[in-house]
Amino acid sequence: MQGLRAGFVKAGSMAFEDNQKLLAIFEEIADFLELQGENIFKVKAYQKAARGLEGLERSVTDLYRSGELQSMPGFGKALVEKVGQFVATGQVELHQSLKASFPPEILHLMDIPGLGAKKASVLYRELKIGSVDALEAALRAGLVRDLKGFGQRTEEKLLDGIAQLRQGEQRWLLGRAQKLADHLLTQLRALPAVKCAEAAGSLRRGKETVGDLDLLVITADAAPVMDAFTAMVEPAHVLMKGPTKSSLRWEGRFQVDLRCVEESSFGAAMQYFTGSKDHNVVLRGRAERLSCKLNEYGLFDCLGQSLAGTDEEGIYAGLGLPWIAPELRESGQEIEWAEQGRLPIRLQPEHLHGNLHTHSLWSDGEDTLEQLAAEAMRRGYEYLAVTDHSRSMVVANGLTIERLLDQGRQIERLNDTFEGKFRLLWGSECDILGDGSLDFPEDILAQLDFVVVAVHSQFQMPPEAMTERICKAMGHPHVDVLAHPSGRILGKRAGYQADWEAIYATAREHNVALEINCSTHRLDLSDLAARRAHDCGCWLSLGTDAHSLPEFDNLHLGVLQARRAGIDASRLLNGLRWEQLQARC
DNA sequence: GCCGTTTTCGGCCCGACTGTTTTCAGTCG
Repeated sequence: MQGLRAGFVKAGSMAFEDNQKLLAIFEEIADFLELQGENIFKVKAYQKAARGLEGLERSVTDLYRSGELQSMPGFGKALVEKVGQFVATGQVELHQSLKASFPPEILHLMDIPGLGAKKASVLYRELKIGSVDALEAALRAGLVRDLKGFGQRTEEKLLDGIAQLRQGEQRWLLGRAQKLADHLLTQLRALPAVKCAEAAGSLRRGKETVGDLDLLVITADAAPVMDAFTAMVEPAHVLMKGPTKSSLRWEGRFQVDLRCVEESSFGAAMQYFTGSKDHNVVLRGRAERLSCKLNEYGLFDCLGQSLAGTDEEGIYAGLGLPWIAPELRESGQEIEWAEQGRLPIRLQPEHLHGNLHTHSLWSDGEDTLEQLAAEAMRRGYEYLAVTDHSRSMVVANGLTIERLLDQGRQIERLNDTFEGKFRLLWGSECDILGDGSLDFPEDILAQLDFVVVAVHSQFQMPPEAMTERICKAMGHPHVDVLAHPSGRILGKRAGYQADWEAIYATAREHNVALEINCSTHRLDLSDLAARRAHDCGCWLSLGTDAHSLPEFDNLHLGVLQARRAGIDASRLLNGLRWEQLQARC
């Protein structure tokens, strides 16, 4: 196979595993220290270091050995030394000794909503409670309510919290959370007292999964808004209700927070509650250096005079920055980009001229070719690739060669009726077989307008074999896109193990675009991976993977993902006009 | 434990809400 050099498979996936292991260790150290009543800023130092490891593309081991770790924010002498212990032994001494001095399950106590380190510490000290089960037993035996600082309401809340925990605390997929947000905002906007209602938080930042909803409302009369909001669920699911802030649990599980603010501070509140935490920390530090104060009510000078607050643009302008799109507000690095005038152009749906991954009735989709074309034209697209499954995907009614050729003839006839105003691309989502060969022979693939290749089987291969398999497939001359590259299913299946640096390099070498699959269950590549692929010189492609017409809407999830990765239309296949795409593929 | 245009010590975001208190501690975001 051309382009696959012997021995080039590095331990790319191992880097991720190492970082994740150390991240978990630092998080546990933070929890143990907090439980011990340590200085909270020491605790935060470990939490910050863990967050730093989260988004790291390179192995912490490499960074330590090359001496680059010392220059990473949050890694001072003591933490670098602990990383050194981890690199040498796979463990951290402090972590081992802390673990040895507490019951093994004690940290789970702090997973219970409403139970923090202080109360957990009291429970352990006074009643020797070291697990969720032990706490439940003590609560039911009435032993907890007599402790100082605890009472009957706390007892009820903790029992409720344990039930929540057992039910399985989960994050919602972005697509699902957006639908709930739309529903709630529509109801809130219909209230006479509400002037404006918007969602903030990780939903607004376009994160692939959302832990809770943060809704903001402008009103001069919050009481009826809070009444209406808390009446949306049963009383038992109202977590709190105050004059400006209320929380409830939707479907008994998903937390929704509502805050009422005045118009003069709406921009500040949107900025504050959109986050991320790291982004806001950097902004507040910046405000401080300018002798200002930034909070959810506005930007204030040293005399407490308001400088901005009505809109977000004013807040950023007051800090000497251009407005930063919510999708970029994650690491703090985006602030450097803003300072240097290097913010990426924010991708807009209208920058896209087509949909490059769809399914029709010919395989497992729900719509005819005519319906797909009509929907694409209605949305103003210039082209649409029909990429039905190949013959190995028997469960998805994959096309045989004969049926594929029949489909091609029908597409040709349809294209004649569009008089050049629109183009259906005859494509395939062709399976990458176990040995890296493709599911259709070369002479068939050569006839197609657009070839998407994907792994749908044997996910558990060793990383080296999987890397070789995917790289070999991309080396085939007619391949245009690698679909859902990592194979992950959010909340259900991790992606397969492979050397991603090698895959990006091969994609670039063979001019194969990597997909950002827009399915709410996939969003694959992830934002970080898409950014890395982009930085490696790869092209990307947004594919809805739509199996029905409403799923065309998922393109906007891909737009958010691309924005988070800082990718604009200039490196997206869908950003090309039809003539440009035709010339490239 | 980190960090520095207030720089090697002394800060480190802070406001809203709840529950247990009787003025405040804990939790959360």
